[in-house]
Amino acid sequence: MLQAHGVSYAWSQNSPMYALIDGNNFYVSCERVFDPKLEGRPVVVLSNNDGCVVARSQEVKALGVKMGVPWFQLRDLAKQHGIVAKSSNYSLYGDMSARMMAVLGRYSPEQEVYSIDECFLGMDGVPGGERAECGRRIRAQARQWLGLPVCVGFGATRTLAKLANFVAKKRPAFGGVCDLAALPPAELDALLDGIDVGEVWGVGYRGTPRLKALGLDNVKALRDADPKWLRREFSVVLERTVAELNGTPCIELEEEAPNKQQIMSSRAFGAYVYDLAGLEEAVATYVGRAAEKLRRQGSRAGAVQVYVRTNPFKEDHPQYQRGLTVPLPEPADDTRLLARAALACLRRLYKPGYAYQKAGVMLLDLSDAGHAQGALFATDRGNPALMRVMDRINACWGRGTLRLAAEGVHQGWRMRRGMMSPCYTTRWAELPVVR
DNA sequence: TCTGGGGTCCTAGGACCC
DNA sequence: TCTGGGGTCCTAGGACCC
Repeated sequence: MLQAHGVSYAWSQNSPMYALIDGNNFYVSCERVFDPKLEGRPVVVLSNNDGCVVARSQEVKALGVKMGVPWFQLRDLAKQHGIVAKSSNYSLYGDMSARMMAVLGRYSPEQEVYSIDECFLGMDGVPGGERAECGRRIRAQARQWLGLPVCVGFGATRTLAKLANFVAKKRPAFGGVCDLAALPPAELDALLDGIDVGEVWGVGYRGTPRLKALGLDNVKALRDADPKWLRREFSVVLERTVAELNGTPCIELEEEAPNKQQIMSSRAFGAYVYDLAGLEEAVATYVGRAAEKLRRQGSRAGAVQVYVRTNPFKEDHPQYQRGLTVPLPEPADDTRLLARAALACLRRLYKPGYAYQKAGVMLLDLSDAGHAQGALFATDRGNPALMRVMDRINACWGRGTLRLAAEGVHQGWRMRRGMMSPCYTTRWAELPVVR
């Protein structure tokens, strides 16, 4: 919409329209592309340290396995049904994601990559009569070019496009493509009446029971509820969601991912760490990761936070958890300066006698590297040239090729990934071989 | 034996100011 | 009896997302 002299000019004859495309069981589908034996079998992908289930194939969902279940609790069921487990391979999924986004991006000049497995496309220019066919072409092309199954949903707002995608995925009659904007009102009402309110984007597991207690148990009921009342009872966030369900866009497409406001790197250990030396190695390593992300987006950090904790699931073990934030004398992006601050933090936090299970580093108070406010008195400003060289070497030869000595060599706390597939698309040595 | 990682936004409440 | 009123800024925590 163009605003001039208080008059609005519509530059497009078409009302706003969005598509949401996402990969079905994305991580599992990526594994299947390179290992067709997994096709038709129950497959799960596990979180770091092979901890819990983060992706499930259709066959696993049918067995009633929920998202986030610890893998060790599934051992019996897995044996019984021959469930195949894979450690998560983010190099593979990240690369497949980039390829998928490139293919999907061909269908619109406006694309917002929303997560590793889904993106929104601006669809204003596509006439209503052609949308469903467009969705079918997208599906066919993702399948043929990438080997990935995707579903496509169309709606007048992002919330409606998400909902349409849900319908495309769950209702076989739609054949993987759903255009909510094309449904006659009576059919739309009937459809929304049959969808649980908890499926709406932005209604979480806390909100769902509260809404149901008030009689709003399906999407139609929520759409037709009084927005002002909802705002009072719940929040402005839910009020916006309801406006979106009614076709009023409240959330714009964000094509350029804005810079992060905080950067975190944290990980549970592969084995408990008891001594300060082990924690120091881990924290130095996490700082290295976070600082790399920081420099990639051209920011500097004004403060560093470090936290450590024991295993909260071991209730009979002594528990300890603490975090500490320290401001830096002036914003920095040099790994060595950040590590110095983080390690000083850690030494204040550390208490002997505990089995530490996780540590994390957060970079806060980020500012643009080009507009840094200098400190009044001279401080160590680090060495930008050295950081550039380090980042380039690591980009070329792999993460950690050049790193701080403080990160250690042995790294006994490194995470476990016992069932990882090869990095088929990102490492020459691991290319798939065709016989 | 064994339970992920990385973000954003909003709100309430406290500290502090005049 | 009765102890102001209004504003800003910061932080912690909750809720949500994938």
